[in-house]
Amino acid sequence: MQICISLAQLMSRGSKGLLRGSRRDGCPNPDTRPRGVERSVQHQKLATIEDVAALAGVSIATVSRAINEPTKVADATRRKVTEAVAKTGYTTNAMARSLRMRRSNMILILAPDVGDPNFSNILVGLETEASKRGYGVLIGNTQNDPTRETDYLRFISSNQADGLILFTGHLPYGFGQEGGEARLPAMVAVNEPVANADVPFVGVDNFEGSRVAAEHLISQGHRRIAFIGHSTSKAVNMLREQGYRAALQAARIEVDPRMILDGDGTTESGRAAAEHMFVRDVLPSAFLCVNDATALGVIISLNTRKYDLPRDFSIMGFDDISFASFVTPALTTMKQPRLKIGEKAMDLLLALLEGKPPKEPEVLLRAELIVRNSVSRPGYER
Amino acid sequence: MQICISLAQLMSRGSKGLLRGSRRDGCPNPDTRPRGVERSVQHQKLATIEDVAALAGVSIATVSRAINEPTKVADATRRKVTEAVAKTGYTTNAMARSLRMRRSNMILILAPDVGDPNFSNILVGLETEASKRGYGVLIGNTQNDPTRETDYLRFISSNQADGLILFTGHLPYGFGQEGGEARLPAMVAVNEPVANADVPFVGVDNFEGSRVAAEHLISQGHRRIAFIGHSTSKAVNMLREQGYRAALQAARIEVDPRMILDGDGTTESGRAAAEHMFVRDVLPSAFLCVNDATALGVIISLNTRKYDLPRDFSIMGFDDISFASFVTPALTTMKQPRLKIGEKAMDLLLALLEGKPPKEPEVLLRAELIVRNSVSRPGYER
DNA sequence: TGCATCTATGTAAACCTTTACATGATTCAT
DNA sequence: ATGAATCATGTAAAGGTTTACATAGATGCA
Repeated sequence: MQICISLAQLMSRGSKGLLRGSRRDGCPNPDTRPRGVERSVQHQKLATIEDVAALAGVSIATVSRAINEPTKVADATRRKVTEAVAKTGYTTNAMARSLRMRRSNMILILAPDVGDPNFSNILVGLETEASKRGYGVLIGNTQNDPTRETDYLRFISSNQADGLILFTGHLPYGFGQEGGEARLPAMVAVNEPVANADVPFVGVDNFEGSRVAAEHLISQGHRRIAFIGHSTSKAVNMLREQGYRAALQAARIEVDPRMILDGDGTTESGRAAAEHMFVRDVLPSAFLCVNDATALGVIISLNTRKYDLPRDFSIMGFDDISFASFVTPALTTMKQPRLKIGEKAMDLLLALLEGKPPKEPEVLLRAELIVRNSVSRPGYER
Repeated sequence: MQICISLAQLMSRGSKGLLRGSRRDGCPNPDTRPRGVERSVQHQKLATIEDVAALAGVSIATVSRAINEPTKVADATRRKVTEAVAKTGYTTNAMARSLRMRRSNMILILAPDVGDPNFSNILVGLETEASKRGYGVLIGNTQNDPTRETDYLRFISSNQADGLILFTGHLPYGFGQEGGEARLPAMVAVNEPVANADVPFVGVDNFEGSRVAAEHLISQGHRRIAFIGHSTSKAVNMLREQGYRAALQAARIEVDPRMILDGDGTTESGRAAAEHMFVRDVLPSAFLCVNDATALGVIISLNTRKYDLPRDFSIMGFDDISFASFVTPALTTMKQPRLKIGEKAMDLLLALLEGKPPKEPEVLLRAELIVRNSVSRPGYER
């Protein structure tokens, strides 16, 4: 039995869709195939543009043009080249191309922890968009280690990556100190805006989202609403707290400082904050949490105290992480459009690379209210 | 105020640790610095090996050697080169190097969904190990789309990646059909072994882990133990079921086929399976689930039916995903060493790239029993 | 017909390394 | 003192593209 698909051909198949016209039907009779092809497969030595040129009877420049700027080449020639490409299984060597063009079509993504589900889902969006546009995605898991952050910049400086996506909320350690003297690489921040630097940001509208969440609670009749997760260090937390305050203000509800508790966004801190409220015995009818993880902590605390949720207390989170729908009671929350955030951020970065300056310094996407079972009208109204 | 750290210098800092000896202390007086440096920064044109050679007064070959094989160069010369490198802020151009050396020091990771927390945590391990060894990590999110799988192979065929990590459980679509005629790239499978192909595998020991889990239930006195998540399609499920059977057999408990239910590993399927048991009214005292997501479904079902857990039923999962500790009752489960799996898999792949054939076809890591609150002695014993 | 313009292709340089081989200096053993 | 061996460095080729510029033929227009 004669098997005709060569590895190289196989690999070149989907390649950038350049060779759309190539035949995928019958195999040429083996002994009409140029000898060079078989050797190249056996010896792991891939076909080069020269092999294609020789087979097509044109110069390498023409081959290059036929592939990259098809309109600049005569129809007949283009056909010959396309055919030769198919026969040899040629794929353009990305290294040589990058060396020559001084761009790698790669994007470096710097994140503190790719394992964080909030990050990894944005990552999917980033990757999807990049791949659609012919870019590859390189990941750097910094674990908040300054050394590693700096280290990853070698991908930029060595031309291995053209642009940078930052999850970290700050420039890589030590970066940008020279006050604009040196141009920074194309960058877009995601998840957390970069402080003290002019980096375009794509993320959820935290202020607005939190406002909508608080409004939802208010619309259910709540007036004593606690906010768990105050923290001045992160923009996310600050904005969400401000949204909460705005909603209360708009409803003419005075903001009670005893209703605003600290937290660092972890489940444990949510639990601790709820416990703290019981110790002080200043109880709200609803908890608005800075994120779902915190809300989970609150729920655990309340469940442990044998409260009946949501009859006794209403709880809202923010993010809509996967288990929000599984916890009891299922959590009413604001859904972050993570996929869209990733796609939009990558879109912006690629536009930047093509020399288009961003129209606005930040793109804010709406969070969506997801109503589940953790909110009801407050007990004293029933 | 004079700021002396140039962007290029900054970027070259951590770079592969080659220039360990370079000074990081006082800045040279600005006007003793060669003019070229400033220009190169301004014009975004990075220093090349030639610039370094000129400054150090040696040939480019010597510079290359001083950087890559320091022992082959005289001490004095090495010092001169190191100094010139520091002054120019030289970083070796990865593209040129890769082109010449025909290796990119990049690894391509193919995963169906990077957003899956099970995957993303292995990913962290992969990345950590790769980075430690000077490799970069390229991700391909295939979404189980055959076209995308094939498409990503261009990274291999174009020399942009040297090796491949497969999360997918199968070779990229259409790959390897030519029956060994063409050599496949260096590959290691993770999470799910590759069927019908000789690809080294690194993962958790599912059989043994599941056996330990079942043993744990048996040791608590359970004899009617259901297994939720039977499925012949995936190796993971098969092995976990076999571990369950082995434990029962060893304890001389007959395996009741009515106690083995289908499931596809989702929370919904776990819920459905539990419901199914109640409809048929063939009840176990404990549920051993193929994974935590399934176990969560079972718990939801039982909670909804107002059972008191774990008094009425014991539940065990497998994986130890993040919320396992937050659900009520907190889930007793087998913890997958995800980080370690990633690290080990990458280690194996890099060894493979260095020409060392793997000693064994698969590396199995032990799962760890995590005891929480979802298991107690069965009710009829109390 | 003659000249300008356009189109299709080819030539060769540039992108920046690594490394086989050559060279010359130094050391060592005889 | 001589030849061999070792060491440090330099020369130049090779790796595979893209593209500015040159060339030659075709086309258009007066």
